[in-house]
Amino acid sequence: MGKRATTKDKILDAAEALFAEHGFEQTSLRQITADAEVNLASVNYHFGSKKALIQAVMARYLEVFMPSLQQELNRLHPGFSTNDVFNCFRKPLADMRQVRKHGPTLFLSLLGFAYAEIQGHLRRYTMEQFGEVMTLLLDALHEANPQLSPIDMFWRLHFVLGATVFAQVSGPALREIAAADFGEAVAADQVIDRLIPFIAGGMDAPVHELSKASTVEPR
Amino acid sequence: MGKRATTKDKILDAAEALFAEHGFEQTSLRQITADAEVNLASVNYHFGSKKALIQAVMARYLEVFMPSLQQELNRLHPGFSTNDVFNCFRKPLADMRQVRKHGPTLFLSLLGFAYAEIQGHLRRYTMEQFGEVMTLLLDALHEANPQLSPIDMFWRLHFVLGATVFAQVSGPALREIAAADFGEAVAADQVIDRLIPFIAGGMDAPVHELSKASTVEPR
DNA sequence: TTTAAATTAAAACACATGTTTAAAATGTAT
DNA sequence: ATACATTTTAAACATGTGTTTTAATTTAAA
Repeated sequence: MGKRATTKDKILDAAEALFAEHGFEQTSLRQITADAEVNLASVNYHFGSKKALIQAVMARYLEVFMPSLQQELNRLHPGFSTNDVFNCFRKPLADMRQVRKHGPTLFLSLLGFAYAEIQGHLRRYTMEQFGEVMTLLLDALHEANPQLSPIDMFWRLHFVLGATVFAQVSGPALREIAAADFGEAVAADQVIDRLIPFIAGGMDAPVHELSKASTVEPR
Repeated sequence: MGKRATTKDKILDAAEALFAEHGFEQTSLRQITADAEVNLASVNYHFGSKKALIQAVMARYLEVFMPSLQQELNRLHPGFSTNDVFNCFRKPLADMRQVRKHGPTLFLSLLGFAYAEIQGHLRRYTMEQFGEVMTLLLDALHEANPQLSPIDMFWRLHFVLGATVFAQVSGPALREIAAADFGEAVAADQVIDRLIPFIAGGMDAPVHELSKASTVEPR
């Protein structure tokens, strides 16, 4: 089709960069079209609405990431640990670099905002997309941690999501602080290296006595 | 002063409930004044601006919570564990119930939004307020985990914050899902019971080989 | 009661947002 | 070259926001 950088792509590129840095709601169409050097109305012309643009930005990544993660999860060897499960995210995440130069960082930031934003439509959309993989993830984690009840697993998985999402959303700011305080430049990939042991450790932790189910389990 | 429910307090009460449910930016002054059954202009009359109202809402809790947490941290016995450190949050949090009936839940939600919102002024304000206690916390956690380098501690503490904040911000929605899927009503306090072992386990986890310092460590 | 201050009320202001409109420009077949 | 569809452009629209203004009202002091 286009010779070089069609309007639609210019919008997608500018939008994803701004979304990843400031979130979806905080980014206006006027900022996006200004950065993309296109007319304001072209967003509604090509995508229909801002909501649709947001979904289009997400879709570009999800279409690559989701099947890749699914494949990794299916490739797990029997007897795998919690750590092994979370390590399944490494390759799909690294592959994001092929979608875009700073793909891994951008994608995780987008994902963070997508999950954090209160907007129902995005929540529903991403949840639908993630529904399948979520089930796979839950099954794998339950197999690695058979001692955890479903409800415990439910909550811990959301704690994991929280730590992950948060680390990415406030990632740029945190990396700045870390670099200033410790004189150490920290790439986004290295944050993953620090995050995975943390969430695996949390997942493997013993459950609190008082939060155990009604079945009496002394000692 | 007032006989019963002064305008200023009606605004504060309505604002805190809406803020805790929808966040600061997503809540408009018109919603607040409608719920409080006061005139729109009274917010600016009594507080000066929306920013000032937000800070006033936060201050009501922080003034009680902060000294209480500080006291608990100072009361730690030598040889304390990571779990002990995080358990210092229990009493100050429970005390929030004296400020307001659903104080613990409201406060944690507010805190979550305060930390999550990108707005600089709130970030700065809360960080200033939390600066002292943060130092205390860092020192205590470092004493409980001497094997962690400062940079590792820095990141893990932020993962902890992420899991905590996230669990609270999306708390109401998650509790609904949990109740629907597991037929189990989950109070906010019980979420804390599930959260603390998780973050303690993550904090105590071994560090990833690749993220260790430049010292070569094969296998 | 009179007077002055504090508070409430209704309206308008200034600005930013996503969206739509209608005309101009461009591209593309016939 | 002509006719038609596609795309771009500039302007306006409709709505929601925090804030300010000005007058009415209530409260409290003299």
